[in-house]
Amino acid sequence: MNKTTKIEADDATKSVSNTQRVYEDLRNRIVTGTIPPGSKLKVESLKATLDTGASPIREALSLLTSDQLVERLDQRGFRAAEVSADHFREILKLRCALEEIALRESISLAESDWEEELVLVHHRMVRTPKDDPVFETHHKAFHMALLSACASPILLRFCDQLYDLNIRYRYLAGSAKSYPKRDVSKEHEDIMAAAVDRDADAAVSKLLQHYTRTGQFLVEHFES
Amino acid sequence: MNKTTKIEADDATKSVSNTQRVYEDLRNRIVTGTIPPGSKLKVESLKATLDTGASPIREALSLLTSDQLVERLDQRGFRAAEVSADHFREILKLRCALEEIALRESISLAESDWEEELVLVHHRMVRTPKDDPVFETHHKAFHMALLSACASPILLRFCDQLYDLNIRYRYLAGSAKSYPKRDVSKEHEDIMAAAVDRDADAAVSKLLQHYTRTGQFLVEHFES
DNA sequence: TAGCTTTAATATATCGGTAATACGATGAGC
DNA sequence: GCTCATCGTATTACCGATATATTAAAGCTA
Repeated sequence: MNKTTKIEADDATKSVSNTQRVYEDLRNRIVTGTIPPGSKLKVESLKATLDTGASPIREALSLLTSDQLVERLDQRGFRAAEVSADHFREILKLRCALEEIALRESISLAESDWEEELVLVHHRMVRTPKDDPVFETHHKAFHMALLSACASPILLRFCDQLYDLNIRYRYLAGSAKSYPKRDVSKEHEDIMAAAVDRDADAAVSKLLQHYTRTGQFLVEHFES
Repeated sequence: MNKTTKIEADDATKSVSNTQRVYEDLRNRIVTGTIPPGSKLKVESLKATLDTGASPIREALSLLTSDQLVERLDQRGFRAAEVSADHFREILKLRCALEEIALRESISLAESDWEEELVLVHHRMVRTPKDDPVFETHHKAFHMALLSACASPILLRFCDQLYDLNIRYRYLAGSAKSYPKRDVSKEHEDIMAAAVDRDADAAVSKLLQHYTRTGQFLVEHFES
């Protein structure tokens, strides 16, 4: 039986494993809040929604478990991870600590191609309207590019994970929420400028401030 | 990383999910080097070895992927993660950085029950002969107990993961390797003493020295 | 003989079905 | 009226089988 008789628009998806597709899809839904925190993830229902068998779904859910986006309840299936103000504070704090390490190392090892890449992704981000869904993609790319010269893939993975955990709270707070009295673009520019100048102290300071400001805002929201 | 506080009752084996059992088993084999780095993990073969179906095995392998102990090759199955001197250095470095954060926070938040638990697990470790296989369990418990008062479960999880990645190299270097000119027990005692005294600086310094010494030894081994 | 194509063999990714287990509603017992 | 046991239903975890993809080997042109 042709599992994928449906010739997807462009068959780019075709070569990718089913598990991978489901993983990314679910991940996206959880991060953006389409699947709300705490909701049960029933394999049976997902089979219909995602149009695939139970195996890829279970596998994808296992992967998400390690990303802390899904919780596995022994013998009782899976559910989307819960959220709380405390949990958010933890993520924020840890993120600041790890990104400081990564950023310092990144700057100290930076070569010119890192710098060029950084400018490039920044440009892409600036060029994209904030309400465009791909803005988030570019935003993440920008923040990861800052760290990318850091020679520790494991650390980068941790940062990536924390980024997603963090951004989930942003989505949950509602994208409508804008940050008054702030010029986020300016903050990004300043961070980039300091990084390009190889001024680690300044870059770190600005980066952490950037996170803390956003964080402050979200903590208040989730406190209620 | 362990499914956190799994109450190891004797009859637990039966009630625990098959996936969990396979996960722990495989994890153990990879960490101890029974399954050598880079070796192919064929689902078909494992089915026989572990006496179970393909689903639990695939699921367990997915979980291990997130622990960085297994690599997934798109459409080409799984294999045990490769090792290298560089990789080890990365782990060591990151471990020092993260454990420093965790230990400082742990000490600053420590209550008397933390202290008691620490003394207890230390005692268990001391009491166990170094060549006893359970020594490693106690050794890990000791190191994790040091950090356990830290209020960040995510950070603890990272440390746990790094511990296992690190210890894998110890096993691979051969347990026969002993560290000349060192009194490891003394090192443990000193670390514990400093922690109990709530002397964070001393504890951190001794802990990192402890890791670096062992690390130095292993780097040399893997350099060749 | 080198290079390319086809074929065969091996292993992976996935599906459908089944037994076991947990949850919830119902009703007996106190 | 409330608690607890029981039964039916909803789900999960799992296995066997199938379809697909990758690799290796053999067969064919120039």
